[in-house]
Amino acid sequence: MSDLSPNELRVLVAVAEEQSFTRAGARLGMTQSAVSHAVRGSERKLGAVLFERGRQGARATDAGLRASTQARHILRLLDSMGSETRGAAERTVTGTVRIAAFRSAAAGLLPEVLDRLAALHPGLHPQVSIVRDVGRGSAGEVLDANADLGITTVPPTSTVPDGLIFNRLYEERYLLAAPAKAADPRRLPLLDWSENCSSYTRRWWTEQDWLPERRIMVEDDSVVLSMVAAGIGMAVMPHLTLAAPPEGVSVTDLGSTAPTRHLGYVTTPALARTLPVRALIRELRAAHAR
Amino acid sequence: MSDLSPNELRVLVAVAEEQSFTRAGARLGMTQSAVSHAVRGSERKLGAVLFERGRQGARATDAGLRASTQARHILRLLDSMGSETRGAAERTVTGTVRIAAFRSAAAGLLPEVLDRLAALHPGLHPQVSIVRDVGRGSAGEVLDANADLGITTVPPTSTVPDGLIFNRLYEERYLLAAPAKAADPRRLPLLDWSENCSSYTRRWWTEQDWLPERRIMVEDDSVVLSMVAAGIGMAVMPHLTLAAPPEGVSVTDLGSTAPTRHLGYVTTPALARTLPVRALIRELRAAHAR
DNA sequence: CGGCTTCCATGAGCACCGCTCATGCAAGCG
DNA sequence: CGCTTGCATGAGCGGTGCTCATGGAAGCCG
Repeated sequence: MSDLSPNELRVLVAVAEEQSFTRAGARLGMTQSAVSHAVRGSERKLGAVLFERGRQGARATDAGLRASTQARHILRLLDSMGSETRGAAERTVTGTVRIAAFRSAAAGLLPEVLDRLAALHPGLHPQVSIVRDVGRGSAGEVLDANADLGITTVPPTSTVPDGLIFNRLYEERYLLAAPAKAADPRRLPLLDWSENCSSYTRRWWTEQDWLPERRIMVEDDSVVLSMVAAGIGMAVMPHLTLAAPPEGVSVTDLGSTAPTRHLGYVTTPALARTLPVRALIRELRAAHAR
Repeated sequence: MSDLSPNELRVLVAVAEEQSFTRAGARLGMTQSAVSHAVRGSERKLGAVLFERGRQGARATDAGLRASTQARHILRLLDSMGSETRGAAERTVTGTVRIAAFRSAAAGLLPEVLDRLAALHPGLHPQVSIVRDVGRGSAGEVLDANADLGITTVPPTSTVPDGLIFNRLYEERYLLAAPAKAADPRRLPLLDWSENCSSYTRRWWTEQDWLPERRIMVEDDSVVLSMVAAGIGMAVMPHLTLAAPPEGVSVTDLGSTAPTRHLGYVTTPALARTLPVRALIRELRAAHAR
């Protein structure tokens, strides 16, 4: 009987996040003493020191970090059990599903998906968080148990972190976005943004017989778009970003050799079996089919 | 407090598999009565009937089937927590960590750190990007999510951008770099470079009884170094830049009043809780201790 | 240096939870 | 009908996990 009770899990998470026994206790509505006892008990059960106690509170050790992340995962599953089982009985999908997505997916893809989802499952409450699609991206959110499903562009396949499952949704083309008024958009500077994963478009550029004269780095893809609308330059952007181009932006297909990227989702095996996540995945796939 | 205890989860799994309260109890080493109580409690907590009781035992309902599946997942995670956390120390950290550093840190400090990191965590892939330590510097890279951790010199403390955490690594002395052949290096022009944060050395200069006759601004600290080697001038440079001085450069300590700068790192609170970043920070600290 | 504050640790005491035990009840079966 | 085989239920009890009170270590500050 060496596994931790839900309360102990909650304590671990709270302490890891608050970096203090006292604050964690306050947050959970229990005394500092109870937290201390609980942590001590958890450490004994797990056989590792989970927090370094010091003058300024408690910092998670590596073991503590792992444990608290795992604890978040477990608590999430425990939390979903109620709606999950009730849903099975009543044939409804209820509860919460937390989605992490990068900005353009959230703007271009999710509204439709969430509309359908809301229509089909009134009791399901999706939560969307925006994550920059760089670094660990949305997969990191899923790994840390901050999200149930992440929308992501295809990572180098070697990089799919263990413990996650990844599936492709569809392939997405890049298009040319230029000011509608521009006579020869190719003479305009190219607007690029940091999130634009180089490998997708860079390779394509090397095969082109024209190159932009200037390149302007911009913070964000939405800024790129409004700059295009203002006539400042042109850009090669994924279809999703251009789903609803603003006034004054003309979008041109780049032909069959256009650069593409793959869109997909990540989640955990356990979450992939839950009703809300399954319903969401179904709608993500359906959205593309239409 | 509506989530199930590990014991209740075990009971659900056992009953679902044994299709009998009595046998489930026997398997778990408890009485049939306890099983009955536990199942009843679970059903109340989840708000659904999990088993159909009948003459020939208990059959899981749809809800019960789903609950017991979920329970198996959770128990598996709980079970793995022990080994997972115990092994945290020896376990290899995997993933990617993106480091932004200014040139001399990348050249003088990182090789050693990355060597150690590679030895300890073969599955961890560090990526280094060189950033000029002016303007927002490496903190900007972290802010823009282009890097997970930035090596930086101490900013004016008021300037730590919110959302970032900054920590000092160590204090670094400035040294005098002069051509080895120079009879009196103090007569040579002072080579300065734009990245050289004025405040560190300017104050020191005001306290000196000698002043350089001329001052030459150079693009970059590496250029400064090769110009010193060529006998063009002398320079006051941080220790890191002079870690491996080229032929013909003699390095002199400036004594206890030497100007210093503080080296540190910036990252975000969320990233600071991830294992790759923590492993990196640990090695950064260890590198100095040696 | 000594009081003060701010952390966490620890022991005693108590309440409640979850177990067992004993028993009840329903349904099939000779 | 008893008898068997299943689950349900209430009483009672022990251990777990909480609070309360207190202790100890470590910075901080005049």
